[in-house]
Amino acid sequence: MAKTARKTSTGTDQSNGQIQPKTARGEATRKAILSAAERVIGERGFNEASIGLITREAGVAQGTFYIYFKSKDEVFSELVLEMGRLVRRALSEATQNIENRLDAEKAGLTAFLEFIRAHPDLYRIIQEALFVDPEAYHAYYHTFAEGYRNGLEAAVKAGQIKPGDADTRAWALMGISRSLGERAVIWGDKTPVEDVVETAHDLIVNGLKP
Amino acid sequence: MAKTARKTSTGTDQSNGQIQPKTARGEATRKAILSAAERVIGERGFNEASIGLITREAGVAQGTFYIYFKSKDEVFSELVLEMGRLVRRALSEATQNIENRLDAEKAGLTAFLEFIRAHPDLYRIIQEALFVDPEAYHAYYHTFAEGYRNGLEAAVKAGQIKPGDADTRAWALMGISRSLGERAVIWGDKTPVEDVVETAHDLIVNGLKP
Amino acid sequence: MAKTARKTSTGTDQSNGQIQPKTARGEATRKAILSAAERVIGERGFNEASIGLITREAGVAQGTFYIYFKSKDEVFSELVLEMGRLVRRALSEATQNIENRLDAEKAGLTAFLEFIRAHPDLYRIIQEALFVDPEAYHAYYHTFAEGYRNGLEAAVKAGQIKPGDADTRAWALMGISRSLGERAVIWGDKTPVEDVVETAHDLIVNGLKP
Amino acid sequence: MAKTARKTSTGTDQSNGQIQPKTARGEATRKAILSAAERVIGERGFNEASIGLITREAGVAQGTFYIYFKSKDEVFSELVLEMGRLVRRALSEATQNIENRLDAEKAGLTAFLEFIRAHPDLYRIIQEALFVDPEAYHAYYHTFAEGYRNGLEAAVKAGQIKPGDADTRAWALMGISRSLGERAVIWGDKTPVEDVVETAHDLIVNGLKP
DNA sequence: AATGAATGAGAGTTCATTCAT
DNA sequence: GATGAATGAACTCTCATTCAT
Repeated sequence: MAKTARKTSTGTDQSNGQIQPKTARGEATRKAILSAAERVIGERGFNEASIGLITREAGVAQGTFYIYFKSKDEVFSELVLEMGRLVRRALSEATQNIENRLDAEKAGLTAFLEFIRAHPDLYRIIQEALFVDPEAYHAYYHTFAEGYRNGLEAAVKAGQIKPGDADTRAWALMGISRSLGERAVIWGDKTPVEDVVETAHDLIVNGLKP
Repeated sequence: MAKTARKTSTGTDQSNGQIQPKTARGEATRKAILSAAERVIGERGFNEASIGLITREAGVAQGTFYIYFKSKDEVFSELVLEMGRLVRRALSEATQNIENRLDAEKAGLTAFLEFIRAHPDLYRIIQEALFVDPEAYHAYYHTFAEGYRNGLEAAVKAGQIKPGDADTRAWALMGISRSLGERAVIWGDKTPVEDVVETAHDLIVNGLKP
Repeated sequence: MAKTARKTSTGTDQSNGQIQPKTARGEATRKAILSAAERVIGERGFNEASIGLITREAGVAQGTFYIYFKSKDEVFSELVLEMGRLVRRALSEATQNIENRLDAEKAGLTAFLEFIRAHPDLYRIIQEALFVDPEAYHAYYHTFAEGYRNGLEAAVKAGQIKPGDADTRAWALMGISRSLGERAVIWGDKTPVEDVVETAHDLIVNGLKP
Repeated sequence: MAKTARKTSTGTDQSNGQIQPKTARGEATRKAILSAAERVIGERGFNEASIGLITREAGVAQGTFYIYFKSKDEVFSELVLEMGRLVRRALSEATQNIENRLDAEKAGLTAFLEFIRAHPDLYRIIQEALFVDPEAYHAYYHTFAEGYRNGLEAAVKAGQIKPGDADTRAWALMGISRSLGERAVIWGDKTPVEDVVETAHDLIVNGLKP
């Protein structure tokens, strides 16, 4: 499963190996399957989610699946990619125009937690990608880690935060986001995002010391 | 049309659900299978790890597996449980006799990262538990979250750290540990534990502010 | 650790629990499997009749079996049901329009023995149902016992036969039929049905007394 | 499975292929296993009755089974043989000294029904023998059919019953017994044996005609 | 005599994928 | 484009039987 391609438009780009519908009807069918896959795989996990279950959920016949996707693995990859695109968009929308890194950190955490709570299925899919499609998993986190690190390094240079290993900090901060996201999605925690962010941001900015 | 499966195994099914060997030889075989399962499942993931692969790795016949474990799911559960026991032991050994919470935090993080690097298979197994055995996954993290929260609350009372929502902090701190552990295990990061802890602990204690 | 098996089959699971083909081809395949199952199970018994043997006999792949039947048990049930339907039809066709009970008894016995000789496999399947699908076995005999008893009670009222416990008589008469049927099917007895019926009917009507 | 041997004494006869215990302890173990097998197989049927279940019921280890029986089939055969011996003994004890065939018929039916109600497991085992050990099944019924036929032929000669095909009558009468026995064992009918015999015997002697 | 661990063939069942219509 | 029947490899699990102790 080697997939780094990224769709930019609704796309007629065949080079990425995807099968593109040629009619509006086909387009709709493809979307129905993808969305059904997200729900079914998100809920039951990759292995319990059979093609039959997905197509039944999508309201099409089993064979139809293979008109739009080369394999079960492929839909999964595509979902991981989609998650990446969506999260990145949400984050960049939330943080653009914010100059200060620590403020951006707060806005980003808020946006991330809100996104995650709105898309629990996608969260689970990303987690499972570690086992189903490690490459996609790596690509997903690599992108974030990179962005984080660059942001932190710039902030140090700008004197917005104190100096320190950007890489380790990037992973630590990603860990905080993931963990708080998981608490909500997997554990059903209902604490308002605002309160969670309040506490977490205070930790990130000031630490625990009295 | 009743066809209720039943165990014929020679071992005894004890109240905890495990099948206990009655001889030293049996004990050894059981251990061999469990350890083979850890390696095989850790490397290939639950679904790619067939019973045949596990027993071949253990050097026994396929049927032997079912003398000691009721099902494939069961070995998995047991591995999750084992991981929990081992991590808890490592952490409590590392932090006992440390009065100050922030110092304990540092020692705990160090111990955790060292443990994780020494047992990459177990780390992956825990992560996969979310999909294979959600209950065990919950139990595992619940235990840690509880411990963390209690520790933090006590530390606040003792004036060792500033006040703040213990639950959210507990999840945030767990997230840091997990994420830094994953960076090493999944991503092959070789930064010395000492350095990682240095940076992370500074973040935890003082935050990022300049 | 939930792992609930689910059907992915293309067929539709209707309210009666059967999986219905949607095309003529599917219909034909289903029939081929059912008929192969009748032969194979009838000859070798339920346990020696593997799915592989049945599908080989039917000329389809093993997986095809599960498109039309949920399990091995299910085909068996269906065969028992079919046997019930066929026997009932044969009997009612043979006895309709016969007013007198004793005459109907004779016609029924004749029809039953002829049916059994023509369908030895189904006879064996019914017998084995006691062990494989007790419920179906009960249902099968219950239906006959009921019909018999009602017939006998009516005959007593009509003065066609002498009074006596209808239930016990029903079972006794069913026993005679079964036993004479078995003699032919299991024991290879070739006595002409006519002669057998002659003797048996004389016993039923007049008894053994000189 | 070719088994016609019959034990006459507690037996040291090795020629029949059975494994004979040499000590009192061994004798007891063997009996325990045989009796456990009767219960387990009688209740669950041959195929659901695993060796493990039988030895657990008998309170011995699995390997012990093969000290006394060559195979699972062998215990089964032995149970069928035992059933034959016991039924024959019960019948001959009940009918010896009875000169008149019709009276003997009544006494025999009574004895048979009482025996069957006392040994439901054995009844089921005989029925299952048709599928598990057809030879033993044949031997069992052949013996009875022979005896019956001879008895009936003699009775005809003696003028105790009217002339008629002895073979067909033998099977018809056996069918009545079996069926009434099954009504009690399989269907839980509680009608007193006396009443059942009353009705059945009247049918056998006088028939149904008014 | 008894134990119980070990074997391995074989069973039922599932499911991703292909293909004729 | 869509259908749904068909495939067959692969998997988990069971169990009669053997064997070392």
